Amino acid sequence: MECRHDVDLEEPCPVCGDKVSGYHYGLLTCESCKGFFKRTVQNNKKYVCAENQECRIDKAQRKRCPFCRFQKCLHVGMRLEAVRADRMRGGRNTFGPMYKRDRALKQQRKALIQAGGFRLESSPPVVYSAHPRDFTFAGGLQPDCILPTEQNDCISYQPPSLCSLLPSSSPVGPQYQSVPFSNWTIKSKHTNNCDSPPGSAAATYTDSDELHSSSPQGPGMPRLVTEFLLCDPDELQLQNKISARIQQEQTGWRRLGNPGTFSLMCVMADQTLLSIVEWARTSIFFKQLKVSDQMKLLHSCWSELLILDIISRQVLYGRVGSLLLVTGQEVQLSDIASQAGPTLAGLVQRGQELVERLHILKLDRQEFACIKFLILFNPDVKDLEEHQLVESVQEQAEGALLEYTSRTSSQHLGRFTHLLLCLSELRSLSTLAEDYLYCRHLSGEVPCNNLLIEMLHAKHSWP
DNA sequence: CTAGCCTTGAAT
DNA sequence: ATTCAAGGCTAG
Repeated sequence: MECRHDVDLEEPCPVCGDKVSGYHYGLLTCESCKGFFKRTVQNNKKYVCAENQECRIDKAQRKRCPFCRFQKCLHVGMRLEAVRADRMRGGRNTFGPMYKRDRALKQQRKALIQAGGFRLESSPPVVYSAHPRDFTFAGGLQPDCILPTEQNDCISYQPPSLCSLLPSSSPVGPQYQSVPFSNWTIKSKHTNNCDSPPGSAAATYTDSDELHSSSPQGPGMPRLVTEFLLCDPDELQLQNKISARIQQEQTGWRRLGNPGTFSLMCVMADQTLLSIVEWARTSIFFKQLKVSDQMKLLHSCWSELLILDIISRQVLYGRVGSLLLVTGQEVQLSDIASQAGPTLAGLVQRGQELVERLHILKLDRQEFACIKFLILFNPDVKDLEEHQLVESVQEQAEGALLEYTSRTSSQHLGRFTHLLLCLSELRSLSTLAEDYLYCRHLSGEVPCNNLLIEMLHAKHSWP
C-alpha cells in the first residue's frame, strides 16, 4: 500500500486555504472563516474594498480585506441560511444529512481512487453525488422565497464565451479569470484532473485487469465506466456554487425590480451550462480534441446535455410530483403546469414522462455518465477535424454502457435498446426546448450576455 | 476584529 | 450516550 491511512479531510479551506475544522455553514471550512462568516452575517456587516474587489484571500492576508473575504465565502458556497436568525445554540440543522452524504461521498471517492490507482490531485470529481434535496425550501417559485435576501453588493459578472472557456492549456480568457469564478478557475487549471495516462496518445482504452477489478461499485465494473464517473463533477459543490451565483445575481437585480421566475430559470440553466462546459473541458478524451472540434461538439449537443442533467437529477434524487432544481430546491409540478405557458408546460410534461421511463429502467449514475459521453461524442457533427477519434470514443462509450448494463440487468439487450430509444426522445425534446428558448430570446425575455445565448445563436446561425 | 477554544442540544 | 455544527466567550 502506498497510501497513508487517513488522508481524510486533507482539503484546505476553500476560502483561505487554512486547515479545515469541520463543516460550517454548508461546507468544509477553517475555524476562522467560520467565525468570520458568522460575525458578518449575524451583525449584518457591510464592508468596503479599498482596492478593486479582487483581493487574494489566503491564510496570511485574509484579515486585510473583509469585503473580498466575505465575497469569497459566498462564492465558494457558504450558506447564509445556516446562520440562525434566532441565535439558537446546539442541535442540528437541515444541512445535517447533506454533510453526512458529503462525507460518505468523499470516502467513496477515496476508495475509488485507491482501487483504480488514479492520480487525482485536488478537487477531483466524485462517485456518488450528494442527495441535494435535503434542504428543501418552503417557497414556491417566487424568487424572493427561493433565496435569503440582502447582503452586500453584487459583483458585476461578465460571462465567459465558450471559446475563452475551452482552452485548457493556456490561461483562460481575461474575463473568466477575473472575479467571480476565480476559485474554480484556479482549481481546474492546476488540477487538470483526469490526465491521460502516459503513452496513450490515441483515444483508446485497454482493459488491463489490474484496473478492471475492484471498485466501490462492485467487482468488474468496466474500466471506462469508472473513468467516466470520475469526470463527473461533485454535485454538492455544484449546488453550492450555483446557489451562490444566483444569489449574487439576485442582489444585482433587486435594484431593477423583480426578475421573474423565467429569468431566474435562465440564469440557472446558464450556470448549469457553464458547469457542463467545465465538465467537458476536463474530461477524458474530450480534452485531447482540438478546441475547434470541442466547440463544434458542444454547440451541437449543449441542450441535450442540459436536459439530461435535469432529467438525471430527477431520476436519481427527485420525488414524484416535483421538479428538483440544481440548487437543491423543489418546485411542484402542479405549480409549473398552472403557471407556465402551454409550450413550456408541455415540454416539462414530456420531460417528466421521460423521467418516469428512465426511473422504471432504474438508471444509475454510471449509466448517466456513459450517456453523457455518448451524447457529447457525436460523430454526425459536421466538419470535425478529428472525426475518427470522436467516432471511436462514441463506440467505446456505447460498448462500456452495453457491458455495464449486461452486468446489472438480466434482460440487458432489451434494456439497452429501450435506453437508446430514450436517448432519441431526449434529442427531440432538446430540439423543442431550444426552439422554445430561442423564441423567448427573440422577444427579449432571456437575460442577455450569457453562455446560454451564445449557444442559442451558434446553432441558429449554423444551418 | 480575529480566531482558538468552549458550551449547547437535536439528531443519531 | 455520543456526535458535531451551531452560537458564545475572550485573549490578543
